[in-house]
Amino acid sequence: MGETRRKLTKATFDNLSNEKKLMILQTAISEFASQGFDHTNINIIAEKAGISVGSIYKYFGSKQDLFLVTIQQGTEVLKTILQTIVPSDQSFIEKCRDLIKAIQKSSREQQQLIRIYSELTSVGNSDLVKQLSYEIEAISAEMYTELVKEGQRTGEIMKDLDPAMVAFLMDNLFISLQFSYSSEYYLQRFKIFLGDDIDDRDTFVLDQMVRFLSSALKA
Amino acid sequence: MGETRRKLTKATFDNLSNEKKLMILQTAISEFASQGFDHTNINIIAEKAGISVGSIYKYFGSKQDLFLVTIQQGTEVLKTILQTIVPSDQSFIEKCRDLIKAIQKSSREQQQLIRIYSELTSVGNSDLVKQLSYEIEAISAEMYTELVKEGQRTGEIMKDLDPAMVAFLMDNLFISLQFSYSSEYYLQRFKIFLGDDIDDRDTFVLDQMVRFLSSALKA
Amino acid sequence: MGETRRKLTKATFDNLSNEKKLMILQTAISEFASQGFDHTNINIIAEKAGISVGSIYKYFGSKQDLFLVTIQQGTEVLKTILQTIVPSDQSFIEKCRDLIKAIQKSSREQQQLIRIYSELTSVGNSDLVKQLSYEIEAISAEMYTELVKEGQRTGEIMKDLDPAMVAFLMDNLFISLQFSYSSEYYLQRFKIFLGDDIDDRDTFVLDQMVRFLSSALKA
Amino acid sequence: MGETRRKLTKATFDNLSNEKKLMILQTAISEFASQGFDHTNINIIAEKAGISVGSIYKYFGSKQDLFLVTIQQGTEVLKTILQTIVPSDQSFIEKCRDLIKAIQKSSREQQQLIRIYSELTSVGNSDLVKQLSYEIEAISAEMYTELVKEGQRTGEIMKDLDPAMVAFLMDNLFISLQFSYSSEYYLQRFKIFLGDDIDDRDTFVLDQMVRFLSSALKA
DNA sequence: CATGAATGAGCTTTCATTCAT
DNA sequence: TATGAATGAAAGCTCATTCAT
Repeated sequence: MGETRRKLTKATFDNLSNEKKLMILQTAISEFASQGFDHTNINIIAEKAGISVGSIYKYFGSKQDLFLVTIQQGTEVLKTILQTIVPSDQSFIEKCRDLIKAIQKSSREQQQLIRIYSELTSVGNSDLVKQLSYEIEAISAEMYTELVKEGQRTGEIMKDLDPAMVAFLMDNLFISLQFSYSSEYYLQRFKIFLGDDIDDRDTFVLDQMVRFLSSALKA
Repeated sequence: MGETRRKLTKATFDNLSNEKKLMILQTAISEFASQGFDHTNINIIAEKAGISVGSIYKYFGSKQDLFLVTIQQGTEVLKTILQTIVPSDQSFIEKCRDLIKAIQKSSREQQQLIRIYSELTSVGNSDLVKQLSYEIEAISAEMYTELVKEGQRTGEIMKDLDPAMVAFLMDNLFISLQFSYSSEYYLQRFKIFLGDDIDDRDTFVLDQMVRFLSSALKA
Repeated sequence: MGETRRKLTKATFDNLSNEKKLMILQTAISEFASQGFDHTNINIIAEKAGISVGSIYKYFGSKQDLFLVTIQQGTEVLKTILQTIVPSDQSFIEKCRDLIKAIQKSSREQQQLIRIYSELTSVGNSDLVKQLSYEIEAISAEMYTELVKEGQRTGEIMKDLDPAMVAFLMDNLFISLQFSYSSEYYLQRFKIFLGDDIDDRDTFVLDQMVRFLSSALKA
Repeated sequence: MGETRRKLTKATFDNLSNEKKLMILQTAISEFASQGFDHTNINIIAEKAGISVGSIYKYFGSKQDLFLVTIQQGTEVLKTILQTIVPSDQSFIEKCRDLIKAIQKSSREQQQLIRIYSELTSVGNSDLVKQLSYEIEAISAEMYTELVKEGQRTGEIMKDLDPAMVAFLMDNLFISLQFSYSSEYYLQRFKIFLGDDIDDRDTFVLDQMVRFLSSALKA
């Protein structure tokens, strides 16, 4: 809240054409997502992005900084989704349905961004990482909690459940789902529980989750 | 059932005194958990465990093998917990309560094992990793699904929910909780949702989760 | 003819100053020749050549690649000698005399290159090694065979000897001589047969070999 | 001659049963021949020979000593062949024919021993190696030189050729042939000169070599 | 500003040899 | 005498980062 944070990109990067900025970030995302943080090679990112290593270090302070910038991209996507769905004037349970649908869609489309997100832990425990993760999680925390409170006001959700706790459990379910759609490991796990044909069972998963949530929370 | 798997430890390791075996595994677990797979240095494990590098390679085929052995340790712990709680003759919701309690307890005690577990994804996609992860997940998948089916038979759980799907959602909640108690990152996230004083709020978390589950599933 | 082969040097090496290129190759040749392939240490080559290990790997793909480049150097020397002598318009036997002289001279001057050549066999049986050795031997095979055929046309050489076989036997004699001048082991063997004072008996060796060949082949 | 030499085998080895001795030497020969000196692993020799590493070091002073013993084995084989053929009462050229035949036969049968022989150079330049190589070469040097002298006495060989030099050239041809039949590299070279179907052209090679030699030396 | 060559610390794995049992 | 577990030095190769051009 109000803390300032070392800028992750240098001025030189901000001045770049959007096209170039995008090219660099896309390449970085793709590499970090497919190789993981440790196995990603800055020299290769430079090469694939069509710029020099020297330039990378003119634009970003370090490999870690570049990585953190790609994470920020992910946050933007997430924020956009939430801001579209949450403030609408549907019922709580309708919003849940839309959120799950959005996760199913975006997880597949933005697989790489989500994979990167799960790389966050391997980057070590710098304050910067903490700060960044704070921002990422704070968005969902706030919005979901607000959503639940509203649901309690409108009588859709039991009043004896703690709104923050419900928000937390909801987010746990959503994040797990997200991973299941984008990480190799979690996909495998998904299949172990539910069988090999999940790809064409989006509707089944959606319905079951909505039913589960609706039953769990209904006043 | 009958799947064979390359042995991860060589005979020379099996012949070691339990004391020595434990020393080596503890050291390895501790290093892998704190540094992650890539940043763990075999030479340092050897040094800290008081043996030579050469010996490590007499005991385990490779760094990855040693890592996988530490994972197996984690599986054993998990299996033990599940096998204690699931077959008991309590009600479904009582079993859930016990499971959550066990997670709260073991997550704190075995923090490192759980951190290692979340390293599994970064080790790449060797068939071995897949095989191993299969075994890890298959235990929970089977037991939870069975638990739900039984709950449906006894009338504790709604019959129109898919047992496998419920098991999956339960496991998602449990795993997320586990991470929250053992990973720096997830602990931070936990606090963002619920505030800084969770450590002394185990009972609150337990109650809320049980209430959430019980409400979600009640027939 | 049109066979392509993986380039052994990277562009970064080709761009180096001749002075630097030479320095690196000389160092490598010297190390490989004196230590053999397996006992040659890339770190030491780098140090002696006054560059970093990293650079070696920017210039050459691997230790083996660097080794093969040094072999190619040897081939060039050989090719140059053959191309100077074989196409001349002397008699067959005069050419033999010149070849032997050239071997006596170059073997002493290029001792290291020849020692490296005899290391070829120990590098294992990669296709690359096979390909490279093919090129090395093919030069002599072709030129000598052609030389013999010409000698048969001009009536200098018996027509009932197979030209390829004669070329092979000649090359055997030449190679053996070459080794005798450059390898410690073969020098010792030379002395066992002919006594310790060979160094000042070049003319004797030359005369005897020419006489042997001329008698063996004369029509 | 009369120099004593550090014994390569310890008394403990000499006391072993012939069966066991043979087993160990065969294994060592096979490994050294297929892997080369540097890539041969003493621990693997022990394992394949069915004894312990500790024992190997009770029998032989070092890896190098064991290697040198295997070389001695090769010398024995060679000595036996020479002693069968040279003292016979055939003509010089008949003996040459028999020698070449013997090389063709033994090279194929004793491939491994001959491959080991060409590993001698990589073992470094200890006095021991020199001494050993001396013994190996001295046998051929003496016998061939004597053979030539006798040929000159009987009038089969030109008197103006130096007997030691002729012996040397003959040995060069024989050794080259030997390599061609047993080393991958030299076999390839052989084929480059003479085409792919050498295996069934033993008679051709034999005839051509005899003709070459007989013509080269005839009085 | 951009470039990309240069750096060198760092890490996994091997294997000849020893020595306690 | 036989064993085989233990040792630890040694080496090929990678890659984040720098800096001269």
